[in-house]
Amino acid sequence: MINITFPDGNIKAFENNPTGLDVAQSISEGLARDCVAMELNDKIVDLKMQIDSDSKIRLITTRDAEGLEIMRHSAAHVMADAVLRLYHDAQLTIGPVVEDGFYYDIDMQPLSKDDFPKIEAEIQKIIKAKIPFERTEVSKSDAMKFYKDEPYKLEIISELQDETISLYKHGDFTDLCRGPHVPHTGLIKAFKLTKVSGAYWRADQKNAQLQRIYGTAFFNKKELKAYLYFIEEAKKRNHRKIGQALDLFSFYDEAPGMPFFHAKGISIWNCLLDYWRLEHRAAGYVETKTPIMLQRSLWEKSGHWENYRENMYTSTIDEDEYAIKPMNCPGGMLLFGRRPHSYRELPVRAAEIGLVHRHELSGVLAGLFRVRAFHQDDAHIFMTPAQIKDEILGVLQLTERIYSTFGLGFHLELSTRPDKSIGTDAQWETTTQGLKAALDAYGRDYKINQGDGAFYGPKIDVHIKDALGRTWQCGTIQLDMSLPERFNLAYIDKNNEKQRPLMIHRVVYGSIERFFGILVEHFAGKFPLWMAPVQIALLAINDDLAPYAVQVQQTLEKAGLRTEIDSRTESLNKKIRDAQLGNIPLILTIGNKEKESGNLSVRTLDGKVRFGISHEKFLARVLEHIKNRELDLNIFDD
RNA sequence: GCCAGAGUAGCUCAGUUGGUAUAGCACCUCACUUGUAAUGAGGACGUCGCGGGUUCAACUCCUGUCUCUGGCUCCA
Repeated sequence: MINITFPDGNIKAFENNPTGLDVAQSISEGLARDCVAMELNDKIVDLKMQIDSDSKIRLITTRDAEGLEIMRHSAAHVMADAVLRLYHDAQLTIGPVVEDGFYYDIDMQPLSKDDFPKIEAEIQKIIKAKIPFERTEVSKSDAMKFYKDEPYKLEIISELQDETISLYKHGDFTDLCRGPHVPHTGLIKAFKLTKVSGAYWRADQKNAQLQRIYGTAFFNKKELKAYLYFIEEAKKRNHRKIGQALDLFSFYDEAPGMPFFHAKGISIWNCLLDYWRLEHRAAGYVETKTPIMLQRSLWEKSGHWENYRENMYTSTIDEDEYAIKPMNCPGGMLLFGRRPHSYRELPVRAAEIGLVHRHELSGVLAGLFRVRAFHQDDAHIFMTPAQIKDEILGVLQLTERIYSTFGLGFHLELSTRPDKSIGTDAQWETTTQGLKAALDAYGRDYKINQGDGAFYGPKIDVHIKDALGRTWQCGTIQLDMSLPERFNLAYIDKNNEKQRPLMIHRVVYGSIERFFGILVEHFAGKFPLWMAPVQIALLAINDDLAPYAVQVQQTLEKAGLRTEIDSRTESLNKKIRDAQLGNIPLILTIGNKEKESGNLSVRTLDGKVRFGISHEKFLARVLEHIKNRELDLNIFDD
C-alpha cells in the first residue's frame, strides 16, 4: 500500500506501485491528459516513473510554467531528431530551454532560414506519430561506449559527476539527458523554428563553430499565435524603423556605432534631460562636466589602461598618449580630489551627463541599443560608510520616480562578491550589508545574483519593463572600494583625521541613447505630449486662412509649445493623415468657423475630434498636461 | 572579431539565362481651395555600398573591402 500526499494535504492510497499517470487517472481522465510530469518529493520527474514508497506528489500540467519548460525540452529533442534524419553527418552537442523557447547547438553544415520548412515538416511527422519518450539509465562506461562516435557527447559525459547516466529515447532517436520529458511527442501541440545562427562550442571562439537552431513550442496553437504576434509587434516598434520614419536619428558608414541625432530626436533628448535635471536638482545633486580625452597616466592610475584598454580609443598628441574616456569616473575622482573635504560636506552627489566611447566589437552593434559612443547620466556619490543605506535608498527612490514618469515598471537585482575581487572581507561585508539594508528599507522584492558583482564592489541593477513586457537593464548602483583608494581620496572626520570616502557610481537612464531607443519602442513612436517633438499641427483649410493659422501658431509658440503649420496645397484629409502618421498628439484644423467663433477644433492622436474649445481652455489644459508629464491623451475630457 | 543573410532614387522595393534599371511614397511645377486618415496631371531624382578581376559588354559572375540585420550569456 502506497500513500500519496497531494499539495492540498489530501492523502490517497494505492494498491500497487502507481505511476504518476495512474495517480492522475485516479482523479480524472482530463487531468491525466493534461499532465506532462510530476514533482515527486520535491524533484521533478517523468510522469511514467513508478512510485515505490509513500510520497508527496504535485502533478505538473500543461498550465504550469514547469510543464511548458519540460515540453520545450522535449521539443528540442524532436528538433534534433528531425535534423539528424535530414543531415546524417550532424553531431549533436547541447540543447537547452531558454526564455522564449529552446535551441540546439549542432555541428553541421551552415543552415539558413530557407532550410526551416523541410526541418519543420520532419518535426511535424514526429509529433503526429505521438512517439513515447522512454528513460533508461546506464552506467557511465556504457554511456561512453554508446557515444563512442560522438565526441561532444563523450566530452559532456566525461565531465558528469554521476555514475549513472540517463538516456531519453523516442523512436530511433536517443539523447543524453537529465530529463524529465513529456510522455510522448504528441504533446508538442504548436511548434516553430525561429532563428539560426553560429555559436561556438562552449561559447569559446577557439572551438568549432556550431549551428544554433532556435525554436519555440506551446501547448496550443493560440499561444504560439500570440507569441508570433508579439514578435511582429516588436518588429513594428523597432526603434531603427521608427527613428527613420519620424526623422529622429541616423547612422553613417563614416562613424559606425555612433548615432547622429536629428532636430526632432534632439527635441525628445532635451525633454529627457530637462526632466532628469529637474529630478536630480530636487534630490540634492550638483552637475559637473569632465573632458572626454585624458592622458594615459590617469587611465593607468584608475586601472582602465590595464583592464579596459582593448575597448578604448587612443591618440597621441605632442608625443603624449591620450585615451578617450570609456567611463566618467576617473575624471570625477580628479574633481573630488582637487581640494580637502570635511565630513560635514558628505554626501557629495556629483552628476555628469558624460559622453563616453567604447570600442565594441563590430558584430555587436545594434541601433541605439548597442553603440560605440553614448552619454551616461552618471553620478558619483562620495560618502561615509554610515551613509550607505540612506544614499542607496535615495537613489532607488529617485530611480522609481523617474521610471514611473514614463510608465515603466521595474525590478531589482543585487549582485554580490565575485570570485575575483579586490578589498577585504570586512569591506565587502559592510558594503553588501549596506546595499541589503537599503533594499530592505525600500521594501520591494529583489533577486540576488550570487557572485555577479563587479570586482571592485557589490551592485544593484534595475531592470525596467516596457509596454510589451520586455525587460531591459538600465539603472545600476555600484559601490566602489577601489577608485577612492587609487586616487587617494579623503575627507576629514570629526576628530580631524583623514578618512577614505566610499563611492557609488550610479545611472538611471544608463546610456541615454539606449534609453531613448527603449522609449521609442515602449511608446511605439507615439511619444506623450510633453516629449513629442511637434506637439501641435496647425492645418488651415484653405490658403486664405493661412494668415490666421500663423496668428494662432504665434500665441501657442509664445506659450512654449512646439508647433508646425502644414501649408502645403493638399487636401485637409491628406494633411490630417500625415499629421496622424507623424504621431503629432494634437491637430488643430483651422477654417472659417474657427476664425469667426474664435474657438478651436482639436483632434487628438486617438482620432477623437472636439469642436468649440476656447483658446483659453486649450492652452490651460495643454500646459497643465505637459507640466504634469501625463502619458495619456485625456486632455480635454472633464 | 566569428557565422549566416543583406546593401538598387530621400524612403519602401522590382530587376528573368550578363546587353548601363522598375514602381509607389516623398520632392518640384500646374490645376483644384478642400471640414477630420491619401485630389488630379506633369516633371525631376540613380557612379545599382566601394575597389579589383572575368567579359565585346557586369546591378547581375568571381574576389577583396565597408556598412547593416540576426545570433555568438542560457551547459546532458
